[in-house]
Amino acid sequence: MTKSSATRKEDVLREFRIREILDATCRVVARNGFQGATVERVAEEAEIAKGTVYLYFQNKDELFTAAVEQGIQSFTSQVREQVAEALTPIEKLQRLIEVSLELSDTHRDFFKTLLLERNFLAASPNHPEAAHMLDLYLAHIRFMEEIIQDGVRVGIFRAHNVEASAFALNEAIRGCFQQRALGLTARPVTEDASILLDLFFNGVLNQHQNHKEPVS
Amino acid sequence: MTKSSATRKEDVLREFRIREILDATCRVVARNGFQGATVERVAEEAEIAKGTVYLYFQNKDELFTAAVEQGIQSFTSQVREQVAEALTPIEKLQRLIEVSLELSDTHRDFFKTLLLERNFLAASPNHPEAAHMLDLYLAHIRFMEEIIQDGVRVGIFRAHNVEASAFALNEAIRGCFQQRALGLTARPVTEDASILLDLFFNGVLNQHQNHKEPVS
Amino acid sequence: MTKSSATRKEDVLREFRIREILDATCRVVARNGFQGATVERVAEEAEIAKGTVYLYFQNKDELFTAAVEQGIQSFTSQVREQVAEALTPIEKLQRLIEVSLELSDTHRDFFKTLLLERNFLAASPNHPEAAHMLDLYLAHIRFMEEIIQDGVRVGIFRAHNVEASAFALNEAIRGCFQQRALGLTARPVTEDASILLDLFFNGVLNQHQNHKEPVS
Amino acid sequence: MTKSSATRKEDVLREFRIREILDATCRVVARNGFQGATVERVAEEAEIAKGTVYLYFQNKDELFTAAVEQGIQSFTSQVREQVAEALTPIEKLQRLIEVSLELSDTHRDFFKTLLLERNFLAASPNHPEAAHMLDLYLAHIRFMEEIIQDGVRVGIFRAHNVEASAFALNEAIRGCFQQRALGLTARPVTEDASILLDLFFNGVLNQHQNHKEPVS
DNA sequence: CATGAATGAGAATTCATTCAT
DNA sequence: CATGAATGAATTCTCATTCAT
Repeated sequence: MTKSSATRKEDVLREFRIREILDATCRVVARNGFQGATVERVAEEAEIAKGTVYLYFQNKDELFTAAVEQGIQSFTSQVREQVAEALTPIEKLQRLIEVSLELSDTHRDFFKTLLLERNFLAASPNHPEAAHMLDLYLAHIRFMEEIIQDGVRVGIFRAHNVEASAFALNEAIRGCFQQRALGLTARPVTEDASILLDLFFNGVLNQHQNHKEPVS
Repeated sequence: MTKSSATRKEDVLREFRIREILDATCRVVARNGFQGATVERVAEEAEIAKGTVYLYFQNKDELFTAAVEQGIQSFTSQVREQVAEALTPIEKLQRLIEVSLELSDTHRDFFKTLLLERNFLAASPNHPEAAHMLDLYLAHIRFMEEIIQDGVRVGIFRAHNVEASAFALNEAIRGCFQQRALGLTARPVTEDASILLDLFFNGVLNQHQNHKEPVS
Repeated sequence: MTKSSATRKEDVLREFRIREILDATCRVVARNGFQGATVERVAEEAEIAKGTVYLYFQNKDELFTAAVEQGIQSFTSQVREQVAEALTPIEKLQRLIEVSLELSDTHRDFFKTLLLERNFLAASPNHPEAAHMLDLYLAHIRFMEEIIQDGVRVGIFRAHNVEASAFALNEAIRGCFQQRALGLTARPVTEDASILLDLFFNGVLNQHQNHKEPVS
Repeated sequence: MTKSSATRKEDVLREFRIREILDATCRVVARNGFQGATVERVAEEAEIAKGTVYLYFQNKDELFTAAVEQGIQSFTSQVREQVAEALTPIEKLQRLIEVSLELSDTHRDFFKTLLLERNFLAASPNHPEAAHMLDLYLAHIRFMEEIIQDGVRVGIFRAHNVEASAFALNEAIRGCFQQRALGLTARPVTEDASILLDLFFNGVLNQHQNHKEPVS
């Protein structure tokens, strides 16, 4: 039992170190972009030696992949938490959009780099870690999908290709954040959120005209 | 006249070389990503010497910026051309989405890299060329904006924040292409296009329910 | 205390490494001239890796500037030391000339390059390091100036533009070394020294004739 | 005879071209230093194609060597011309110093580069052209030597190692120009010249004291 | 475990030289 | 002869990775 506890203590320490390094990585990426982020700078930021990084990560790629993964994971889990408090699908989506934009604003620099320079999915097609990152991305999409599906089930949303709308909504949110990050708009988050939501809910067609036919 | 013709011949040759190098650059980027794209590899791909690249481009940055710019420009101009043939705003948007997805499919590898690894806008905020690239991007958005605005004027589309919907549509298209590029869907382009269009036109709300109030 | 000693040990090591690299640089310059002196060759000569050089010097320029500075500084300080032992201005100058020529003979190759290829002052007028090198040079001139000035004060030397004579003497010594370095003379150092001294002291005019008037 | 005349005409043209290129080289060196002087820039300055340079010079080294040689030759021949007009050795030396400083001032930039960055003798010890340059240098020294020797013969100058004094004087002049080029003095040329001459003629010893003994 | 000096492969860039037109 | 586009060897500098302490 002592041994097990000792092991656990070490594990905790290890986890702690890893977290510290990953956070440092995020800060460095936020400051220098992926291009300018070197192992040296990460070590400096984490206030450890360069070699120590290699005690916790096999190589640079693994380090940065892990950092991005952590970033995405923290983002998605925070979104989920906040959304869980909402009751109806509509409220959930509203909350989801708002939280997404808010979070992005909070960790703006890291997300800005992540979204604008987003080499995280393309890193290398043959890269095994890329698959995991894709999973995280898809899980988030699927989370949105389920909310929308619920809406359809309840009858608030019409029947439609839910997967596609989830994708579209996700990208629209991303685009909105990009707009904000590039300084192309100064609207408050809630306004951006309600614009997005209105668009997603009602589309752009004038209601009096029923222009469904030519589309499908 | 001989001189003028000679000059023109040289200019043509120069343009041709530049085009060749840019095309080679696109192929290299498509194959290796921006990370793995070196001047050496570009030269190899173009079957010229490394130094020759520097006869046509000041430095690596200029080369890659030019390649991306050419990629975007060729994309947007082709989209415009195709869209010009359509008459009504609805047809125009339909055409725009279809052509966007088709073109992306054609030059898939380059666009895949461009969109997934899109460091082109983030390169450096103080970078003068980044501004130009942003202009190209915004011009395309504005092009879409105008189509939508026309629709509003004609009464087909309802009054709404047109800039935001243009952004959202553009990103939704991008997201859709991303889905395709990552192999997450095998739907034919036209189907994807019509799904997007339907979503953009009608939103997801069930028509019988008029859920506008809680949104605004 | 252990820490302080440890720090000192590292500092000593660092100083030692820097010295080693600078010495290697001098040898490479002596062998290949400034033109042919590459960082690669310096690293080879110092038996370290190319990258290691950059741990101690920001860039090539700094490395070579430091090497030249060290060369000049070691030269001038050795001259000063030796001269300090002499008492009268005359003896001091005698010693200065002798030591200058002797030292140059010792580190002949490096000095040969330094003096013949002397791009060290011309490097770049706006270069901040060039200014420091100029300072070293001028300090040496001023040192000679003071000796001569002392002679004037004591009444051994006549009143005259002391700065100019210091410059002239310094250059005459340099010229003398150049003669030796180019193999144009095989006289022993002391003989060269006494010739120079005689010239500097007495000029070339025949004493019976007082030909001062047409000069001034 | 027609053939011979044709040949001569071509030769003249050839000489003319060579002169043009050498002059361009001097201007480029004056502007950019030896480091920054590329064949490209020389060709531009001469308003010819880069390849054309290689029709008249085997390689870069030969070109720059020839340019420096021309510079020295033009300098020494102009000095000789001016000195020839003077009658007595004293007047000759006076003229020589003045003209040397004046010429240097006129072509200041080129000479500044030549003298400060003077890699011309060190270029390469095994270089065959370096020997020729050395010859030019020595011829100039010898020219001065002869003037001084004349003075000795006439009885104006005392018997002494004339070669050494010629060297010393030459270097003192060079040092003086260096002082001027580096902006360390703003004295008019004639004043610098008379200071140098006074020093060279009378030395620094106070005449009342006859301090010859300790020297020899 | 932690360190950080050392390494050296690799990347960008320059420029003397060649050669087809 | 003249050209200047093309070449590629050579050079500077960076940075991921290793390893002796």
